[in-house]
Amino acid sequence: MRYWLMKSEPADCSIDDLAAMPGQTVAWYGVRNYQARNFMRDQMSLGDLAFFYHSSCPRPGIAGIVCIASTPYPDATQFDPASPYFDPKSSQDAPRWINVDVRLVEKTPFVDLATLREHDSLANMRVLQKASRLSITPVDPDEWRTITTRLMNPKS
DNA sequence: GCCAACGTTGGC
DNA sequence: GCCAACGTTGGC
Repeated sequence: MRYWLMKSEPADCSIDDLAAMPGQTVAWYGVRNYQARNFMRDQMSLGDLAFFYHSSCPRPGIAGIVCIASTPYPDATQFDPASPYFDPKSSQDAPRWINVDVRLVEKTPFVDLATLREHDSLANMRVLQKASRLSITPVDPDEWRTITTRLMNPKS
């Protein structure tokens, strides 16, 4: 059981968009980075939990918690010439890109980037590093605990 | 819109 | 296999 942080542009798919999906589940398509792909392919397990992070938007931050709801399978968009994620070098026989399904667990109190930065114990988080572009990153269990118990608790 | 970081591409 | 050029990400 591992913890993750997964970035999504809310203009593309926000936490509310996810909540409105059938089964509150969505395929995490469009990953075109080998490191992020390998996390999905090699290290994610069914039931792993992930922070759903809004990136490239006026207020970046963690908007909710999702769980990994499928094993990896080929990303359909790589075969679709009409998709921005089309990859002409990929083939049905040897798909280059895969995705997992992700299901909403809960929409949480929003934890913005500035708040994450205020906590020394989170300083090593990948998403806080300068120009961190990786769209899927592992989250340390201690970091997970700090965020869920201290930053998402409305009473704290 | 700027710009730093960094992954990818392609010529050699 | 090196490395310069290029493209993309993403916070500000």
